[in-house]
Amino acid sequence: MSTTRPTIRDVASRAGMSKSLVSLALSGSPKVSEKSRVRIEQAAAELGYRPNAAARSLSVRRSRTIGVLILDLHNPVFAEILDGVHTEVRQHGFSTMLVTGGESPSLEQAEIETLREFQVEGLILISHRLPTDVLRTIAADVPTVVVTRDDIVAPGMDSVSNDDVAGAQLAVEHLVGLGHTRIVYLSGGDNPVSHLRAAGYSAAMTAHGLGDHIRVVPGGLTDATGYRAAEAALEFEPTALFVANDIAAIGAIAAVENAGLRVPEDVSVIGYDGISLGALRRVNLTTIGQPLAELGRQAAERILHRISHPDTPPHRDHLVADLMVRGTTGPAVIRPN
Amino acid sequence: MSTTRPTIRDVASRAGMSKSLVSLALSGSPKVSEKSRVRIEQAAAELGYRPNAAARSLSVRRSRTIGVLILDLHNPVFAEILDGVHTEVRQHGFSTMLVTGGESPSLEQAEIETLREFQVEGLILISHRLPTDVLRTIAADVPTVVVTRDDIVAPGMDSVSNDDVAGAQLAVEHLVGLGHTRIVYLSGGDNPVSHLRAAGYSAAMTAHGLGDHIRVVPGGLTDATGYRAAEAALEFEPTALFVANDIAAIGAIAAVENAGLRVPEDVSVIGYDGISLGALRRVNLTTIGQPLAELGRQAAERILHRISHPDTPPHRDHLVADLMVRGTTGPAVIRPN
DNA sequence: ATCCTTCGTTGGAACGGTCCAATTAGTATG
DNA sequence: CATACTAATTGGACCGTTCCAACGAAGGAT
Repeated sequence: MSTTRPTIRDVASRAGMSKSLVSLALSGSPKVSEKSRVRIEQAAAELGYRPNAAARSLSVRRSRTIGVLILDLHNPVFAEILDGVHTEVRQHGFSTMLVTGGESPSLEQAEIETLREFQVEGLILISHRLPTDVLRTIAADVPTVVVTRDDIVAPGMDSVSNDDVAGAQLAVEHLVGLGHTRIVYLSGGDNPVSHLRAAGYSAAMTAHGLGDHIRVVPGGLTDATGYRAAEAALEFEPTALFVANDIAAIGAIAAVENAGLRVPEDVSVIGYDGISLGALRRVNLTTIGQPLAELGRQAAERILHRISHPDTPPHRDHLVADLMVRGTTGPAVIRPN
Repeated sequence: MSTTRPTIRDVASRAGMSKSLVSLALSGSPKVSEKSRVRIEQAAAELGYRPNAAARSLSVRRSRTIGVLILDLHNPVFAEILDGVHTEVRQHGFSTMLVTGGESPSLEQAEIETLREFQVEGLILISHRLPTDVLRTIAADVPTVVVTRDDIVAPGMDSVSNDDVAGAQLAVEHLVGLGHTRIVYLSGGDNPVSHLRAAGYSAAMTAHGLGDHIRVVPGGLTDATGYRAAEAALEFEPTALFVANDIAAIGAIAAVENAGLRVPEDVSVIGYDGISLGALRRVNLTTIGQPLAELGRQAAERILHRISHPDTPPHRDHLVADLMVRGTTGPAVIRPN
């Protein structure tokens, strides 16, 4: 539709001035006379002129766009992080271009390639599965910040994450404080975040003299895997389950209840992440809450800084996670062994 | 970082051929000799050449990008729709640029403005709050499709949504089939979708001779508003609640349980949307499931079609929603009135 | 009147691609 | 061996901006 959009030259000829002056006026330069400025603005409005971002980007060699890769939109964790990114980035006059990694790591790389063709000035990777060397080469020529992971540092790259070890310790301490000793960790599978949480669990257990009670059951980060892991965990007759993330924790609760036990009366369950759905009254999940939007906001802040100061040394930001006590944890009951 | 990226001319000089030939070769033209092609590809690889999307877009006057406006990333409904959009769009070699409407309608307009500066070839609006006239003028010069709403038709615009009236009827029929008569509708507030669902509810009630039992309680689309609406609804001593959406339904269940009643033994609850979190075993919500990803996929299909055939008359697609029976609905019990 | 300044304005050269018309190389035909 | 084609290659214009160097007009100072 629409016969070819008006360009800056159209505006110029309508206003009876040169295109250069139009450009100046529209970018708010002080060296344009008041009279010309209103003439130009009026002409632009009449024509419905809208600058062409591609042309500008080509000319100034800046896109004012940052690329965001998100692993999986379904996990509310990522959506909330993204929200933080958006608001911060927008405030600085940047736009975002979002792609989802989806199925395979190779697809992730292809998506990043696309972002780079669009000349994004920086990259925010919200959870990703790129091989380290690929990540390094990417970071070497476009400012990059990785969110939720801090296992890789390289030139040109920052990370923003919560301290998973400390968070896991918080969870264990909460349970210990309630009198629990038979605390089982349902792992989230083979990924860096999950390993860190496991480490925090083990450390805290040991610190409280519960080294002998350490039990790690392999699981995953989904409802179904949490369910299955919990079933397996019940073998140990735990009084509490610490689950790698909230979604899996919700699955775990279902398994506990299906086994005829009540939460939290018989078994306490604590998750990790602090997704907003855990706050739903029906769910009411005790968890370790990450400041998700804040994570996103800081990631945006970092990338913006790195864009204007490319030689900043790599930086790792750690935000603290909070214990959010809700309804799925309670005092341990003494059960016959 | 990185001293100025290599351009097509750099590749050309390295391969010892003209930039035109490089362009041809890289776009896979058949009129390039095999020998030149490999020379060029090698030179490009050595330099790490990556085409500049802005330059190309300027030159060919096509961005191969479509803009997506999403009201609120937190609502899982939208995330799932977006997923469908992404996969379809990607398959056709298009990219997406995502913005979130966020707080105010005026911000929504500003975001759309940004998308248009980037020369998006089409616009997908996943739930929006734009005034009708604004929407019309937008659709008049860029292909647009609106998802989840079908209340506006205008030239240059399509809509893809589910049939909310029919879906609501499905819900009522399910409950009637279980023997319920005192079925209360918890509305989702003052928006088109919610009104349609109310209409379907009323129609179905009347059709089953339950016109006298029609009760609509004002509510909203969030957990908290669902909770409050359910509290109010209990006044009517309902045996079943039909709630405007899933999130509110989850809130409603909490209210019912807090009032000392059990779901579904005392009160059945059915939601609407079919978000994946309703499938979590802990939640296990009976609902009317919209084919969310499919909604997104079709929206993408429509926009792609309209981009290549701008004069297609406006089209409304209605997908059918399915009853998904899970654990929150059951047979009505006869209670003393 | 002449020379400086300052202010406002302007033409034109980028930016990095695509693509068309023109040119050259290569091959087959008579 | 000239001729006619076809295949392969190339220069240059163009897409819509920005920005720089240059320019004219209008004062102000000498």
